[in-house]
Amino acid sequence: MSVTIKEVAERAGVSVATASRALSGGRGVRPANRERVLRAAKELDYEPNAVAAALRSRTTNSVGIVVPRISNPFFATLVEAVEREAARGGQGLLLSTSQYDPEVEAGQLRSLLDRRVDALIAVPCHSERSRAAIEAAGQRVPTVQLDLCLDGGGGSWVGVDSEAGILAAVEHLVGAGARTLAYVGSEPTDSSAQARLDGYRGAAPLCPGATERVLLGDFSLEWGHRAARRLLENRREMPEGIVCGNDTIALGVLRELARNGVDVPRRVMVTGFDDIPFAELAEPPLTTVRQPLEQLAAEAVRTLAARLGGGEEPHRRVAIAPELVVRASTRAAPPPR
Amino acid sequence: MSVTIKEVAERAGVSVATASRALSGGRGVRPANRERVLRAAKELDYEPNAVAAALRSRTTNSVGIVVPRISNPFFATLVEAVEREAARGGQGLLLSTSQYDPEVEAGQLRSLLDRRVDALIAVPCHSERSRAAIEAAGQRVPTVQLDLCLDGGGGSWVGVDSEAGILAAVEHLVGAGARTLAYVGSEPTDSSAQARLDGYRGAAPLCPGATERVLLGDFSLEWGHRAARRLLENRREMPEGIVCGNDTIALGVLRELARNGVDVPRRVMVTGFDDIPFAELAEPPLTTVRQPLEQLAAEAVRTLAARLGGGEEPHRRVAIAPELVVRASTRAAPPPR
DNA sequence: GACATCACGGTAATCGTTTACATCCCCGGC
DNA sequence: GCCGGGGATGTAAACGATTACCGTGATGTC
Repeated sequence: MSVTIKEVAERAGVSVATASRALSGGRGVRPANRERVLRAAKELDYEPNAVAAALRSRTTNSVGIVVPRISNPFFATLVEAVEREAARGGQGLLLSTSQYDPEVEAGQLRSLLDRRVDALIAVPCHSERSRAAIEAAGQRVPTVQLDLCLDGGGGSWVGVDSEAGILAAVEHLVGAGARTLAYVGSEPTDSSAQARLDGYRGAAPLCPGATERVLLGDFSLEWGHRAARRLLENRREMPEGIVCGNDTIALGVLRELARNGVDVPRRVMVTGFDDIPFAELAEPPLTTVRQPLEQLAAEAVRTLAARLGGGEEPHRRVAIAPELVVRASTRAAPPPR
Repeated sequence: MSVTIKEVAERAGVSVATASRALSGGRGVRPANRERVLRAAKELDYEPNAVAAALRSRTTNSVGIVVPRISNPFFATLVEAVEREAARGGQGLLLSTSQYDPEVEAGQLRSLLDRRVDALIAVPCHSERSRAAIEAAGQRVPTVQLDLCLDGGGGSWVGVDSEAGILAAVEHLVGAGARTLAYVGSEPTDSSAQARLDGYRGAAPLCPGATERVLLGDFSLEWGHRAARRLLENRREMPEGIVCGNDTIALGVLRELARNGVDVPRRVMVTGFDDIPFAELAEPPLTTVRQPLEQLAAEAVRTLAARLGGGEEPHRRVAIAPELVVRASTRAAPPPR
């Protein structure tokens, strides 16, 4: 069927061992022979069989990744960054989605392990029920949790420093003149929601009374609508700044405020979190905390590389500081008096 | 290291051949033996080595996919659908991105072939310069072009019936009372842009003068802005319906119209194409032609399955009719006189 | 009762590489 | 002139499954 290394070796007049050595790295082969092997390979249009190589060398040069879903632009961008990073290192990427179901997730992890991926990247879809499968996987290959992490945190993790991000948003709002704040976020069902909420509470000292108005629902547009309506009930006491747990919520809030004729940013300022593509396209464009996705991906791959190469690397937990992107939904300067 | 089929066979008291047969399908094995093998496998927590199986059986149970990028929500959803469909059939998905570079694309295809994927799905990033690599791949494994296709069209293809989609939009606009139309789309640099433009021209008979205003740029928000400004130059002659080549353009158009105080849908109706997530969130929500992504993915996988199983299947070209989703950016009924 | 048939199970070849180990050769040091 | 060392090669044994092929015993048919 397809041409094998044996035929290349024959044509080059060397043994398969030499051919193999010449083709992979070329160390320990006399230049003349290496030359002949490479030429023969080219002439025969030799395509190495990665499966056979993987079997013998116990290395597939591929990493597996499992995310809740890809249609979520946040994960999509993350996967893309990981793919690029992996491709740069000659690694293939086996992609699976858990669809937010820990059972499915476990099955996918298992399947990836059967396929003998060299390493795993996982965004745990549940902070507790994902534990067993992910820890089991971690026993067999280097595994890093990305973005989300397991409760109580075992294993390596690469994510964003949510507290710092929320703190930056709060500082910005206060600096821009907001005297009262509210937080609209998600119930802390996963580690990110938890960290963002913690971040808000931690920033409370900057603004007296900030923790009094904390509305928790889920990360959806509808929840943004509902929460905004709640805040609108008492127009006079409406806060001057609303910190949202993510951009989707913020967009819902923005829209509900617009419907009720509330001037953003003059009457109320709004911030989001993530910087999804449409944050920029909202009316007004949304000030938000940008997830450093490229850096997350790069760091995740780097962490794996470290654990692959150097034997018993300790578990790493890396939190990357995000960046505040200021747009028209907040003011840069204090309001004129 | 990890437990092999040999140990399973030993524990079950049979030969590896029998163990293998029992584990995969179980045909030609006496129930009693099969039972014992399965039990032994479970007890030892046996994980089959998919790499070894792949080498011998010349089947990796995996398909490769290469798309221009995943951060584009359209491709993301497509990939997700393909992944689900593949997982359903026990197939793994090897993901690559071409980043719109035919060279990179060729490299990725080659790498996937080295990894011996059973089949390939590709969204050609260029209608001509992708040809060589994709056709070469098609020689080695079943390959289907998804969404976009090569110029002149060789090989299998699964995509959407763009002409029918645009036609539906035009019919809808005319039915809702638009007497003058314009088209804002992309230069036909790829097969979709071409087909959508063709669709618009083909629908022209429904609305006299429709083909006089055809503005071509690229599939971007900015182009939507610019095109809208062009149409606004002569306010009186502004068309009553604007058919856009995709949703991104349409969102740009909508925004520019809003800035200029043009009432949508009363003065102008606007349609998009794709139904990206934000079409629904636009102000007003965008009437658009929804890509049947699930169906596309399912059909693509089905096409591959057909070509995998049944020897010399002929090339298929499948165009799936999309569905018009009517929202507030158009009116359902003719305007009151 | 002899013989063809059939279901089942074992032996061993095979998939296409990598790599451990042996060999050979060349060179320098003594 | 001999020996030790090291670099380049070749030989052949892995890697862990699947599967071609053959033997065996049971069954059915005449």
